[in-house]
Amino acid sequence: MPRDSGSSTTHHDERLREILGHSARIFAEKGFDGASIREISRATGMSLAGLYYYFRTKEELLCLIQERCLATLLESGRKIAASGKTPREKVALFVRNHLGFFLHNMNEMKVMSREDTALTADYEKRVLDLKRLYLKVLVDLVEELRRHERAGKLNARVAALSLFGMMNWIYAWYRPDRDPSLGDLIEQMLRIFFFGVLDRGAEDPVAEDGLFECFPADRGSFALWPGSGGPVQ
Amino acid sequence: MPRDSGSSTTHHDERLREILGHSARIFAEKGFDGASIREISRATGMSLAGLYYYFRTKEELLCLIQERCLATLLESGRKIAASGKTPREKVALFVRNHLGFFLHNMNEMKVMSREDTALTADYEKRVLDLKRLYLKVLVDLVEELRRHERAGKLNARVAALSLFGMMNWIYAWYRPDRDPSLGDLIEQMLRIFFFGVLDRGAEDPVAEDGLFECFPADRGSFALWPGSGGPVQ
DNA sequence: TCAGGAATCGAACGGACGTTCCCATACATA
DNA sequence: TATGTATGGGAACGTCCGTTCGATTCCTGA
Repeated sequence: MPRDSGSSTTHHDERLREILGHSARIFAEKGFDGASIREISRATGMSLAGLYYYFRTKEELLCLIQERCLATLLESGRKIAASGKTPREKVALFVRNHLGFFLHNMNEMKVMSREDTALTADYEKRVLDLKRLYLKVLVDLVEELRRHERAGKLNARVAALSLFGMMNWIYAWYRPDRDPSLGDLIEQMLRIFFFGVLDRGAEDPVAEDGLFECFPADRGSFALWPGSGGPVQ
Repeated sequence: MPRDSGSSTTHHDERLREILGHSARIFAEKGFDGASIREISRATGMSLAGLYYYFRTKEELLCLIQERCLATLLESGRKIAASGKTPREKVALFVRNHLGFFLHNMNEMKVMSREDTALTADYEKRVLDLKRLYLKVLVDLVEELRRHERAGKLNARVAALSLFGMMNWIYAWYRPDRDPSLGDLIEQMLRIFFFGVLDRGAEDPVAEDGLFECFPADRGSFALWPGSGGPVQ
């Protein structure tokens, strides 16, 4: 059979996606080191040896989860940066995209936020490079914003990383039943980042528009992401 | 010998503090599950069995590290809340205190930020209660700020947790050799939280004063903390 | 000087872990 | 129907882990 022929690759890819989804959930619950392959085996209904047909080591499994998240985020972030909008709108879109993705892929993003030292050597480098590129997109956007709006002395790196801190910390506290809806949460964080908590509402909030639709009524896919809200593609 | 008599207790406490310091560093490097008691044994120069004279289980060791941090932070946070200052000043002091403590006890605070699910049962409850109390101090301060400054519609819980996110994320990126000094970093985060990145410098920054001195020239103790900048007391 | 608790140690136990070996099946193609 | 590749499993290997046991040394108070 020709390598990479249609149906076989599809089956393989789909199975791998299942495995990555279960793994992300278990890594999120117990941490990378605390989770065991045997647990993933139980969750997926596959044998230990069967799992190892889809990845070489536990570390590669973690790397795959992180890489797929970051690739998706990087691609959508770059699309936003390349759009013809104002800097303020672009930063707002970046935040909406990152947070929307985060909250729809909480397990994977929790793993990404927490397990930042679990990878070594080549795996570490691959993920780190993607992280650096993704960070650079936001830093450049903030720098652009600073020039465009003549905002005061502002270290774009510190501002961007503070914003990432706000957003990536969410996994540690967000509970849908007691906290504001996903959309409200995003807009509140945007407001804090742009105007601070002492804002008295003098400025207009940053308008949302339809181009990068955030949360369609059917709670389906986010316009910038492939797939349909399941585990990361 | 009478229990708890002076020199013996001192020796015991000091030894425990050493162990906690090494443990925090190793937990911060490898994560709680990734670190082994044998590694702590190597770092401290003590035998495995010798270590277990100072704690009952590895989990208790983690609990001790976290409890001591939180107890110190909670106490200083409450002192700030009870001071007669304006809400804005109190929030600024809280941030300076938290960040200053964080950056002077990076290992312990990294462990606290990351290992939020490693504890179970009683240990979990003890730490969680302290965390809730500490969070409540900041939420109340933000709520007070909102009333006092008539800031717009603001969810104090979301604002407080966004602020914690900014601050607690630092361990993931701060490198003293490339990033702003500790003092500058704190003031930038304060500015973002109060006025946002679009601030054009119209408002005065929140004045620092000497009562809760942050970073004395000798880099010695932080006024609100006991001890002298070593591992958490 | 000596009793007795405080502090520490070497060695081991039982278990869980990541990974691998070798074999069985499914299935598309010739 | 034959056959090779993709896909999966049972059982084990060697290692490292947290923890404990029994014994020893240290040190202080009487």
